[in-house]
Amino acid sequence: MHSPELLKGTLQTILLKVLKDHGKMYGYEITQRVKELSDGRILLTEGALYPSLHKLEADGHLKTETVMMGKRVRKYYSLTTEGKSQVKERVTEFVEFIRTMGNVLQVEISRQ
Amino acid sequence: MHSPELLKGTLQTILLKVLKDHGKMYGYEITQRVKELSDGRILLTEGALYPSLHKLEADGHLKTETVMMGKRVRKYYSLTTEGKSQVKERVTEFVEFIRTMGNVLQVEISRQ
DNA sequence: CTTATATGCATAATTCACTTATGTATAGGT
DNA sequence: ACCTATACATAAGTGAATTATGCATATAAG
Repeated sequence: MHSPELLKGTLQTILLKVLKDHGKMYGYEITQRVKELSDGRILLTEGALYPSLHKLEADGHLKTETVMMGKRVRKYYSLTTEGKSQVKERVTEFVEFIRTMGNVLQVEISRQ
Repeated sequence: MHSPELLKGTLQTILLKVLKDHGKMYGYEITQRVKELSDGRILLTEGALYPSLHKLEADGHLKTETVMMGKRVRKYYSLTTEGKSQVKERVTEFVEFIRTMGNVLQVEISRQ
């Protein structure tokens, strides 16, 4: 598990990008997908996830669709047009930040 | 300038690594060095810097030496033995975090 | 049959690293 | 005189997270 400190500020970027890559998803499904993609290193907690999804929706980046699965409620989230352009911005910003950090910390960063 | 959100959680790592690479330094000098290394993209504010240095000192990672430069006070910071091992841990942790984020965001990260 | 685990959403209280603002003081340029 | 740079420090406020709690269905285990 990664130090939660480092994760701060990256949650919205993760949510937007995962929704871009995997389309319509519901909250719990996102936590499982992120867990999988991160090899169990990033475990999203509900207390962080749901308020963050709500905020992205309130900001117009996401839209929702509530579906009844038998007696269970599922709330699907997907990107709005505005949200799609946000994904690019956020990911670009993150990559640039990492490059800067690479220079400051004098470390080589590459995929394993 | 990078979004300050992303910087959260990386400040102590930056301070420790810069002190490792450049030896004994004082607060203001660190801000200038980081500004330089980041091409002006990371501007440490005093309100973040000093409390963070104090905390690293309280935690035993840094030791200090106060020097009078004429009538001006300068407080030099350097790594303790314990601090040196911390640097490695923190930098390794950061690099691993970046790798994980690369997988989750599906982006290629490399030095430009 | 009741207990634990997984699925699924949500919000309130709290924490904590930061930002913003302020304070003190010396030095040098215009 | 005034502005900028140098140099430290702390207090108030913000905001995104953690932690804790609540509600509810489904399923497997013992």
